[in-house]
Amino acid sequence: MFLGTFEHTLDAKGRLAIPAKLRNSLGEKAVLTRSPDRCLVLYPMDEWNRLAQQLSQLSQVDRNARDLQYFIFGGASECEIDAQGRIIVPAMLRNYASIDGDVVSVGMNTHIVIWSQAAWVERETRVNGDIDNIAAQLVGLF
Amino acid sequence: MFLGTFEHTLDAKGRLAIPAKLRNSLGEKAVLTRSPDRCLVLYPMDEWNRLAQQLSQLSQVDRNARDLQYFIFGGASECEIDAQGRIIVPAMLRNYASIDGDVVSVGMNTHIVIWSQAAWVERETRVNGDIDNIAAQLVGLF
DNA sequence: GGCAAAGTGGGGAAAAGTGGGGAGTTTTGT
DNA sequence: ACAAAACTCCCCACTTTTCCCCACTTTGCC
Repeated sequence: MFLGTFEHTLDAKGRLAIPAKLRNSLGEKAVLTRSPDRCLVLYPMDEWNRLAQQLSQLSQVDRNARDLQYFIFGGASECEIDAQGRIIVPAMLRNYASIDGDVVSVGMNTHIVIWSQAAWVERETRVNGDIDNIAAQLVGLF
Repeated sequence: MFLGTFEHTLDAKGRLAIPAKLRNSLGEKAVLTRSPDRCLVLYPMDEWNRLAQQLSQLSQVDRNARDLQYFIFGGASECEIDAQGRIIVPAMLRNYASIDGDVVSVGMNTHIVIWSQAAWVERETRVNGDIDNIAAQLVGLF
């Protein structure tokens, strides 16, 4: 169960410390890959296996399916959490998500999402103006 | 079953004592998150699990659904009740609900709602003059 | 009044976050 | 082919934050 929003930093060596509260639900290994909205996603192994299996089952004939597989599998990196609780973010993924320095990690229950600080702030301001929309959707859940 | 309204304080370390009468129905753990109306909500674990499961089932492709998940999951914090019956309210949530010092906790049957004193008073004065009108709108529900 | 429970406050130990050195390996360029 | 540069990985060290424990005050109840 991943919960909460955390601001921290990626150091000059491309290392990213996973906040302790998110780390607890993560094993020793995890998979980091791209998300369509220009951020990164970190899956624990069991969740990743489920996702990978679903992706593999898509029709190989469908071009969109293949493109999606390239996107997810091709952008993925298996990460080990080191003794300090950090993972290494490959340069290609740092580049994709425009991450350099300040980072925001968000627990999303089943997985972790990683944004560059700048992109996150931009997203926040967009959503905050629309909080009534969120409230309306919440109502629908009950 | 959470009932009643309680005024108390949040100390300088961000700790909030849950009133004993609300604490009884709460286990050792609970989840605190945001509400769209600028206050906080504290769910006991069984109630939270129900909400979290519904939220996770929403389509990941729908942007509104993702915004809602960011709002709820990203704003959530798993709280353990310490030996003094207190929880820690993360700075980000204190900030969101404008809480510093005086607090009002309200039992809402299935969950607990936490307001800053100032926002609560404002709400009270707004609603009190209009309670007949609000009740009238609910006639169809009962 | 006296006792017990609840609410409030603070100090110190432990953990988390951050940064950097250096050995070993791979890549790059001449 | 060889040297230089870049990248990994494994340590260690320092600062900040968090957590746990203890103590005092206040409230409610017998």
